[in-house]
Amino acid sequence: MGIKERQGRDREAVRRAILDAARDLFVSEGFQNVSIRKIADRIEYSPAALYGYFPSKDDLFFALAEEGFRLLFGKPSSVEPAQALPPLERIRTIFWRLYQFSCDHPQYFALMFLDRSVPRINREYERFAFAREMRALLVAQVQHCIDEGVFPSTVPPMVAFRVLTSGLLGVASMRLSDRLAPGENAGDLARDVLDVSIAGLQSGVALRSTTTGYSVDEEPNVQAS
Amino acid sequence: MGIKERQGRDREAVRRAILDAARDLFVSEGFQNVSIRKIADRIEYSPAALYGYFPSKDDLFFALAEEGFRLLFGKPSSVEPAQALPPLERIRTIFWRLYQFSCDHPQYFALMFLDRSVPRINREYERFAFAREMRALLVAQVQHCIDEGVFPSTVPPMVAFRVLTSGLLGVASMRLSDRLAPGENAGDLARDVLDVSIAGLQSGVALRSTTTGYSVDEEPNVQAS
DNA sequence: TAATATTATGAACACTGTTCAGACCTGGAC
DNA sequence: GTCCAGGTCTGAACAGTGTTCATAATATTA
Repeated sequence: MGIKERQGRDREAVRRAILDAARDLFVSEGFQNVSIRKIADRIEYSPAALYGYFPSKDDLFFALAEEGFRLLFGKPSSVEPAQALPPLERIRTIFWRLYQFSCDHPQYFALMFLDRSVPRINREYERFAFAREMRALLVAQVQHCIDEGVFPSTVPPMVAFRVLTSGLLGVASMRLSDRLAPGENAGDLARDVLDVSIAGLQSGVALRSTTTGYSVDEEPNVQAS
Repeated sequence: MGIKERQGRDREAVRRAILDAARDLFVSEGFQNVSIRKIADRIEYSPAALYGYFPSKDDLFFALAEEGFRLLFGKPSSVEPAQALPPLERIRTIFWRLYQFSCDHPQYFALMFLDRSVPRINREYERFAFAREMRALLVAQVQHCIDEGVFPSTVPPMVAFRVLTSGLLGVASMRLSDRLAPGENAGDLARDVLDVSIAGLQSGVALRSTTTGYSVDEEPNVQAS
């Protein structure tokens, strides 16, 4: 009685084919230039067929964003290899990977962190399992730095995470939207932003952000532990 | 023989009407939802008429971005009022205005600094007189901080400018794309990013960015003066 | 008044995301 | 084998998009 199973597999195969075609187009031509018709053409289905698998284009790209998070934090994880390093080098490496990711997979990066044109990603960002996991992972690394005395204990890990992320996000955004002058090296700038942020966090400057409301499921916030 | 002049004025008036209608729609409904037809409807012209004034939608939004820079740096300038403050407070205020602008005029901000979907803005960003002027203005303020000894003289002003901008751009981007968890205060975060960046720059951490290629017309770069 | 620029228009083209009635095929029941 | 139900796929259509172009209307010049 494996018929239902086979049907299920068939369905999943088509779903994957759609996602693969969408990814190819989206990586090579950019998010804006992927149309349902182009995807359908590529897998030799009619455009309407896709709506049997994804309720809308929005949901298709939501699924693609999930794939992006898998790419960044799946196995082989882009965090794991850093586990052997000392705490500070570890977070430097991990956050640097974030910038690298924006270079290696600009379309994915934009979809996951920058783009404002996929409503569902914005709306349900918090329900994004991978986004939450990623945050928990990085916040835990910052916490480790605090435990080891590399960062002052007055720094809420969530805030440090946000500060580090903001800077790199800004650099990546400028690079991807060509807002840097010719001759400016985005990579060098990213490193500087990272180093300056780390130095700033270590300096013990007073922070305004409270951690109230920051609920990172697996990583309950210990303010000024 | 003021006919040519009147014709020119008439033309300019229609051009303005188009830009005004575009701005209204774009501020209230967002960049993506402004169509040539909606603009044309609003000024009671046919859609095709707009092409006598702007070669393409791209150019229309390019003009709108220019308007955004005027809004941010025109008179009354968002920089001027800070001239009385001590150097550090001055740059804190000026850069804070940048974040404020992203709250007060999110659509303009996105168009000017974030969006990747108006090719001409990306392509010609360097030819953007206002973008260059803004950069020169802010870089000059950083230079002043260096001259006054608030920042180490090893900090190239252009790099400090980029570091400060990156962080705030990142926060604004996260806020505008709803990437912050409920309960996180973007304003507090922006202040923290600013303070951390400033503290980091003051700490004398080694920077990687060279200033080669940074040509800010009115503000020639003095590396490690 | 007649010729000439300038400007605005309607219609069309080639796209876009999405919906829906109908065709098609498969699986299970009799 | 026959019949029906379920799911899947399709073609056609709808309403929208940016853009182009021949044509019409208007205003300026001669």
